[in-house]
Amino acid sequence: MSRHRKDTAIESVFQALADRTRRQMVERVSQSPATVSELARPFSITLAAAVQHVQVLERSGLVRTEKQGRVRLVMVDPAGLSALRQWLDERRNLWETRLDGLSTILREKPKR
Amino acid sequence: MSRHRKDTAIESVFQALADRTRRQMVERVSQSPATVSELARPFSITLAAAVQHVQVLERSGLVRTEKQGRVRLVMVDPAGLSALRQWLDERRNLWETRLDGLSTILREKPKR
DNA sequence: CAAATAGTCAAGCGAATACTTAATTATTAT
DNA sequence: ATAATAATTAAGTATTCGCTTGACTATTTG
Repeated sequence: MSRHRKDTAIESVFQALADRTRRQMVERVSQSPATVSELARPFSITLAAAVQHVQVLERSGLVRTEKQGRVRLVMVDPAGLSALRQWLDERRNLWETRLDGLSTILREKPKR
Repeated sequence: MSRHRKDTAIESVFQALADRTRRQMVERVSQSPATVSELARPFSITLAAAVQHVQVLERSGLVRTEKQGRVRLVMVDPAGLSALRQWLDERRNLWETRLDGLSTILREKPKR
């Protein structure tokens, strides 16, 4: 698993969630699968815009979709969310252990 | 704490981390505090650009900064990261419990 | 004090985003 | 078969974003 691919993966997750509308779509879909139209309704955006949001979410692995007839069902995909969780876990140790000794570091650091 | 303020807070965290350079800056600073110049060095960007990144990170609560003489020290701030963690935790239950019954839901859903 | 260093601010530029409208396709309902 | 519904695609537009350059303000340092 190359470092670069991983980076772009998590990048797409952050980018997807950086948008308020998409975040709310993820939340909506976390309750139960929804169609693209259903996802569009609460916001004052066109269906076309909603389709584009769903595509962004799908590429990032935050949702899966499945076409059933003329409708596309959108549902959460654990992949994107666990990627986010993993990223967070990997870094948590880092800064948590650091914070314990932070004041100490600050006292030593100013060597300029 | 109003719902809207919370939303914009997490929004700024996602937006901040959506950028590769800023993500790496957070990691660098997780090791130990660093000056703005030190943060700029590994990337081929100007100091001015680095300043802007630090400002974005600071507004999102991912880092704190402290001016010491002509130098500005940048260090991790637990706030932004725990905001992210909290957002994740709040949603995890939702989709995790959902996923157990997901195949069932899919079997029931197609009512069109 | 003069020169070098670290950072900051403002303006501007190109690329990426989030949107729209309009045209098109596929499916379901009458 | 016709009409309505759901989604998709393409193209264009306005805004936001990451970045640069250039001017300016501290602070060290020689």
